[in-house]
Amino acid sequence: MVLDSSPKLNRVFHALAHPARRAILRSLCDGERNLSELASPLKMSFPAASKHVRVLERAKLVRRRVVGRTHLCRIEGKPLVEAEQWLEAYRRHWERNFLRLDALLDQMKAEERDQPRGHPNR
Amino acid sequence: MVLDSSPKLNRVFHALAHPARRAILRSLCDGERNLSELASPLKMSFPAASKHVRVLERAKLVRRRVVGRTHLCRIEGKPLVEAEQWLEAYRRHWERNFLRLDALLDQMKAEERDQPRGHPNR
DNA sequence: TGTATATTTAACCAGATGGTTTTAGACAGC
DNA sequence: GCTGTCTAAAACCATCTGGTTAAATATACA
Repeated sequence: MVLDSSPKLNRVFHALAHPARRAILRSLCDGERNLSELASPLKMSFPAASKHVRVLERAKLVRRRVVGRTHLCRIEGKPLVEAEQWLEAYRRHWERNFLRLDALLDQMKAEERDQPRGHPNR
Repeated sequence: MVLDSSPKLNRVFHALAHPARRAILRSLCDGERNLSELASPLKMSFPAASKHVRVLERAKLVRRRVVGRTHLCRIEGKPLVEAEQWLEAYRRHWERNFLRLDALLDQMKAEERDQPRGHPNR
């Protein structure tokens, strides 16, 4: 199981937790965009949008390339894939243990049926 | 593409962004736990841990069942699966468009080779 | 050189977050 | 009924978040 206290995961999930940042990623799915292009559909001031891009950069979800006076951003897939894999591993672990729990419950019920009064704790 | 402004996603990703909350989910992977059991390994006060559980509840990642004076929590898989599917859809969209972009670049290079000076804008 | 454009930085603000300690409430068991 | 245990609620605090406006910086262009 992946280390839970990973600052990388903190930053990635935090970055994904804001709709404006997800919208920015959505734009970047269609290719490189500069900050103005990213900010214009966002119903907030330019500096606010710029801050959101920074959050995405800190999470390594976006990489910036300065060309003259424009800052071109592109999506960086790796952390997205890592987050997905973390979630998948998590779900698998959880499902596996819930299957085990179901099996245990079945077994306990069977034992209860065969030899009653054997009171199980937990 | 899933609606980006979904408050559900906001809550789920925000819940996943804190290591203590991921640790709580990790504990719950092994089955039901009460609040004391969840709080004890967390190196913080009980009320702090209790607040984290509430955040997980608001994100529907955890469901609580009150039995006498103990509150039993269990993991709720659906939002986790939904977040995973959102990430997967996202990645697919992004990969698909980057493939398109690659193809477009190849095409542009070919045209540039065949009829030079046809300067394409974006 | 002067002007317009793209972006950052600074200063500020309200509200959320994450933690604490203390107090209170509900229930189990003697 | 008393006592101990599990949990919630309140009050408080520092810091972070997400937004604003205004000023500064850097670059393109005429």
